[in-house]
Amino acid sequence: MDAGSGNMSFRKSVLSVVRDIPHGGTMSYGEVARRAGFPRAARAVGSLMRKNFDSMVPCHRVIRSDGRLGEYNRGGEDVKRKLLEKEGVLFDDRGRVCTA
DNA sequence: AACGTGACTTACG
DNA sequence: GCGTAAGCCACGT
Repeated sequence: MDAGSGNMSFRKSVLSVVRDIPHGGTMSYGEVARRAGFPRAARAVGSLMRKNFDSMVPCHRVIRSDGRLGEYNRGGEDVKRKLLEKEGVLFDDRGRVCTA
């Protein structure tokens, strides 16, 4: 897998993982980092997403580990939530992604 | 090469 | 459940 991060740079590996998140699915920054081969780089993943403006990368599907959405450089949490709802992602009463 | 920064995470009170 | 603190990491200066 290209996400094996063996020789893959952090950036490429992470983008690849995020790009592979299925429609209607979500993944926490930590999960993305782990899957990319950098289990402790959740924070760096966020920094990378912040700089990434590639529409091929569904960064709106990357959320916080506690179920909150986190930020979004294309309109903030509101837009982010809207996009996810549109993709069929379920939310609980507190506006967090339903993980159950 | 050192420092500051930030779309994070976990632990503690 | 919430606020604060500390840990962790890659990146631009």
